[in-house]
Amino acid sequence: MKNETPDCRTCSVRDVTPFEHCNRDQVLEVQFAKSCNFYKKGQFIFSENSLPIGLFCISSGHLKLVKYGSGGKEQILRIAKPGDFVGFRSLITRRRYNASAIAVSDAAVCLLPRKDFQHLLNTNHEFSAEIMQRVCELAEKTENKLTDIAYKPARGRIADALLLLSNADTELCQKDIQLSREELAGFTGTVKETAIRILSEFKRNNLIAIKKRKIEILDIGGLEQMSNQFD
Amino acid sequence: MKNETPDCRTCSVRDVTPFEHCNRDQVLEVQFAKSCNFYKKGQFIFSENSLPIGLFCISSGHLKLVKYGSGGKEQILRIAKPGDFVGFRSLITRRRYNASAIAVSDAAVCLLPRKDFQHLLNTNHEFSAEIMQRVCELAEKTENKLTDIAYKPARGRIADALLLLSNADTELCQKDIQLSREELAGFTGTVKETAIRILSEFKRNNLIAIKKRKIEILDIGGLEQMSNQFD
DNA sequence: CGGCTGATTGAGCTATGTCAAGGGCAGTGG
DNA sequence: CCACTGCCCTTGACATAGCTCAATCAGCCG
Repeated sequence: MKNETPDCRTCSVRDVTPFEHCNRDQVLEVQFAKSCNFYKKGQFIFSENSLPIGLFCISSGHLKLVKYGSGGKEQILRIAKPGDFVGFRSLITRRRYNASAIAVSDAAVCLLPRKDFQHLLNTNHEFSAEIMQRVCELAEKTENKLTDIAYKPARGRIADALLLLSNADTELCQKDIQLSREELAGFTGTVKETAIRILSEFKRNNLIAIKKRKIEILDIGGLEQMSNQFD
Repeated sequence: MKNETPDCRTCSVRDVTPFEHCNRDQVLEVQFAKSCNFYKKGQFIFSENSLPIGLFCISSGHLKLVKYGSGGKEQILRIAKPGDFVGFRSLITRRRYNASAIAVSDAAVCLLPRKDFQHLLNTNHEFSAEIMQRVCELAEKTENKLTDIAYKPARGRIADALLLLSNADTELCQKDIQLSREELAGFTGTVKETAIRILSEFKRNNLIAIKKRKIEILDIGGLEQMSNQFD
């Protein structure tokens, strides 16, 4: 990956962000208002309970959005991919960050300061409608995940996670987001050991293969069955 | 409760809804576009997977928003109170309802048709900003609840629920929303029997009293301690 | 080679779910 | 007014998924 600071005017992810609704002048404004940072795997982009400073737009790499639950266990709320916006919701609620954002791979992330974001929100209706739409979609996903964690057994949740993480975002992602076993556990609301045991079981049943810690999906249908056998 | 159809112009909950940002003419438009229905406890306002038809504004009573998880268990995502809007998010995402809304007490609910809602959203910036704010706040709450369900033990979640349901909305709610034990379980992501056992335990420890199935909180501090002892 | 980090496996425990049997209260109908 | 019925609530006994703790293993890097 080249460490070139992205330019909004030519940025390849712009088309999949709400910025697609910006006209030439607005893109220019964003380009000059924003700054860009490069994060190594594991670095924090922002932390739960600190004050929001602006909108983060992921140019490359992936972030995990996490909260820490009982016993300091890390709950991964979602994985954000290139083109996703993070950290702006707290600007709208005018509260501190509700979660932390951490790079799960090396990532380039641009920061549009609060005022510029809010200006756009107030003046560009298409943009704000797009933001609204995304917030709503995300809220639905979170509700679905909540219900799964509440009542679906871990086996099904792990199967879901594997399917989601592998095929989800074929457009911009390199296919496999490399999460550690512990992260996979945090993503599915369980603990490392349980996640590992279930993976081993999937391997025994030829649903997946594991090469050098990396998980490869062999039987999508089988995993889907795993996911649904508890409905 | 009188079964009088509410009039937006004089409706007592208007001030706590996003309609507060509507001018006199807009309120009038809403008043003439809307219809009102009265629901008995247990009746559906709308159902998961059906097509959204408009914005529901709760005039009186409470609704539960539920999804059905593995084994048909009912997960209560949240309780909506007078002044809350429900069912509009699916208009924005242009999908089917992600959850069902059911009256937990007798309720009066007004329906503003899709087009009128969208017109307001497009033309009244303050209104749409208020909607955005609420969606974002709700999303945060859902994320918090997700993390709790994932890693906080049932005891803590029940304590949280009791605190939330009792004091939450002192403004407009009569203090106690009467949920059945099964509903309390659905709200906290557990099953009826577990909820009951934990309640009995709380009673033994004088954290709560139970009179005729109704739960009365005796020791707020004690419950808060229950909630936090697992961090 | 030694030390490190993450993955894996085992053994045991516990919280929580399941199944089954009362118990109490409210409403209904005689 | 009382018996009947049905709906919750409650409790007990039991099963088990998933958590904890601890030991070992497999790459990887200096």
